[in-house]
Amino acid sequence: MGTSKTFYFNEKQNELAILVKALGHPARIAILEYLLKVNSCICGDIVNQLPLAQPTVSQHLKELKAAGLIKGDLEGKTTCYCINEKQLYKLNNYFNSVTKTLKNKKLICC
Amino acid sequence: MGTSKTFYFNEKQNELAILVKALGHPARIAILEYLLKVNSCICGDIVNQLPLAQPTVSQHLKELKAAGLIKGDLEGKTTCYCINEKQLYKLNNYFNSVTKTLKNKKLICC
DNA sequence: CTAATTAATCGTAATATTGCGATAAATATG
DNA sequence: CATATTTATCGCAATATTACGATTAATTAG
Repeated sequence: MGTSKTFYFNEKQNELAILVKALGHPARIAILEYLLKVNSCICGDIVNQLPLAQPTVSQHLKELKAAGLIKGDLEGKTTCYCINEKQLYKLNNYFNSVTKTLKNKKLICC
Repeated sequence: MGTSKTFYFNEKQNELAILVKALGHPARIAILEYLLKVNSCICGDIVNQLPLAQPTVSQHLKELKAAGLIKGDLEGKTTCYCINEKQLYKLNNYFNSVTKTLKNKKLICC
């Protein structure tokens, strides 16, 4: 196996899982935070910010892009990366609704 | 390989990645949502809510527990599960701060 | 005690992920 | 055009994940 049985879960759960999974690695969190720290797109210079080899960083960027968390466009010699705000708001909305539900329902046991 | 180079990233990034990764699977999101839907601990009855075999569900529960997202205590014949609110607030706080940063910084390009 | 119920663990197969060296592709510079 | 620069891709090895049948462990019911 090794393959998730996505067909058994609903669309929202699968979509969210893809989004969440894409951030489930310290390198990809570090990339997100770097893009967040700098006030613009980054054209090049991402590899040097991470303690990983260039092909590895490239792969992490690809995964973030596949999940829609970042955008990346070829810009001459370099590639221009930036955050895709929409997806991050989607994540934020989800956890907002989760915690809202938690606040409304006082747990009975535990 | 297959092992993340966690020692290269900071503590917060690693902790967050563990938390996020634990939710990066539709089955574990489904478990979270089920626990959220029911207004109490669930003693038993989680396996029947999921389209997966019992050992598989048990394994997912173990992972959620390891990440601290849920609590589980043996309660006689069954195991009693519930959400660990603290960790979900932690996740929520993170994405709140991310989107807050996004709002403050208007991206220049893209 | 015996049988039934429930959940955890073991073992294993299939697949995915992580990481990187080597290489390729694309553009910029001299 | 030749060379340098930058990023993507290929190919591979090591490890992790996912899933489940079989089994075990623990408790409950009869």
